[in-house]
Amino acid sequence: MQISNSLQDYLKIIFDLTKQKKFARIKDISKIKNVSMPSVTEAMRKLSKLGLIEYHAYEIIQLTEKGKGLAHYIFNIHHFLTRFLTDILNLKPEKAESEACKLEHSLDIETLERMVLLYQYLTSCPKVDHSLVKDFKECLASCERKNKMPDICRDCFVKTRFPHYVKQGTVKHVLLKDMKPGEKGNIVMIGPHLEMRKNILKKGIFPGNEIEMIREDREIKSFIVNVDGYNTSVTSNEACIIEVEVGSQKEQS
Amino acid sequence: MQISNSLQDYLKIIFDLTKQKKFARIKDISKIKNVSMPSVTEAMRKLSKLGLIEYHAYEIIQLTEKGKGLAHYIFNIHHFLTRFLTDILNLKPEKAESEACKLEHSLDIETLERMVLLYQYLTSCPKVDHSLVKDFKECLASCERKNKMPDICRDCFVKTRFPHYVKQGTVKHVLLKDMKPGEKGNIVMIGPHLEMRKNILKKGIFPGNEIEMIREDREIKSFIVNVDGYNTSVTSNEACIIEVEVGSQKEQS
DNA sequence: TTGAATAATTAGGTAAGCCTAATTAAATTA
DNA sequence: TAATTTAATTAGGCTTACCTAATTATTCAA
Repeated sequence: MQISNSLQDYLKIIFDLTKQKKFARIKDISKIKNVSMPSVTEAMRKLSKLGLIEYHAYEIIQLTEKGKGLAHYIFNIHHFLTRFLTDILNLKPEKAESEACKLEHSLDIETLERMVLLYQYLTSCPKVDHSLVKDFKECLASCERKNKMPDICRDCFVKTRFPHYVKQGTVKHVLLKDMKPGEKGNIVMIGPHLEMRKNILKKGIFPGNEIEMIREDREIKSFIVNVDGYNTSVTSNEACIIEVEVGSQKEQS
Repeated sequence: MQISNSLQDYLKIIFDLTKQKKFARIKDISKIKNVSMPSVTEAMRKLSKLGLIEYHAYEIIQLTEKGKGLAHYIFNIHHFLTRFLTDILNLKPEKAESEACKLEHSLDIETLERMVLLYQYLTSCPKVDHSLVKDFKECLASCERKNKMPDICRDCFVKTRFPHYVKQGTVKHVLLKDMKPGEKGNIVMIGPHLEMRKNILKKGIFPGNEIEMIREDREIKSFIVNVDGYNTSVTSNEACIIEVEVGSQKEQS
């Protein structure tokens, strides 16, 4: 059954309401979804036509068996995604809730299936070092608290600060700030400092991008760089937490 | 700048086209986005009004500096998400591509930021056992190839098959098939068998859900269970790969 | 049991994002 | 350079999902 995102939301809200109160009313739905009552009425008629709810004008709203099945499915996807976002990515509950709302409509069952496996893998698999997820979450939490690079991650990052740290033969990792004009490479990591990370991402700089150092502009304390064909600037501080993999296979113009 | 998903898509397509051909035409955009040419014309007028592209009737389309910046950002989010979906979740490239398209519009910068950190953590952090992601991917790939539980995961799963495997004092893990009517618990893991996993998820059964065994129906070789208040059925085979955490804190009615 | 308050619906409108059919502009080629 | 083909635009429509203002049901309380 293919129904629009909006109708899915209505169904989910009705499911939630009927669990608590045994029935749903137009007014409550309107309040929760933050739309006007006429909008709800209209949506109810559509859901009723689709055989998902039992609804007649001025009467209370209840799910049909078919509606219950679909709502249950949608609700549980939402529930799982919320768990993933809080348990793995350590988002705050309200934030996770709203992000899950947006995600639940777009994900294919196949992707979802893999996310479930990843979730289980990280939280349950006996092979996975349990400190892994704990460390990762602690890192995120720490970023947030102190708004600077957390101790727990400094170890990881420090390893990349040896400019000649060799990974496999000819590939070396350097910090963006140490790159010479014309030097190119692929971004492998952006340090965990929360605010700086956000700002770097907002400039369209992600791990995996190809980056070329154009020049340093000391006036504005920034580096001018070219990221996948687009010029942008990075502050000197930001350039200290961007790690680039400079390989010998790339020609350095 | 807040623009609609559809306009973001147009911008991304123009960015991509201008990288290859130095300009974009209505016809090409229409073909890529799979919409009619008049729809493209209309969208171009909107983008032009927003100052994101340089466009006059019958002329070629080019991004303004402002448009380039935004397109670059959108494009790189897409690029990163594709990498996450292929490198971590091991989706096929085409699938990852199309899923990234859907995801890129819904994710908040904060969630994205954490996904980037998780990606880096799993692929680069020296603390993370490198075999972890490799194993996880191998597991996924193996599921797909043989469509049965892969050897690499059987070890994990087997541990849960000891019905009295005790985790922390009073909590024990059992398989759904071994639960008695009236017994309740929380789903902690669904075995890796690909097709069965998908079918279980489609029934709205996810890790984290509360599940209660109602009864076994030998006629249809299924178990009737209640998942978070909703009754559904699970085949005997499926019940063999659903692991439930049965705690003493839950009363068993 | 009848008013007042609350809840729900009609009626009529808007915006985004599509569409088809018809027309016009630009490019190509004979 | 005129005819033909290709590309782009107008014009007019549709659907979804909203909205406000006005009206009608229902419920509650005096």
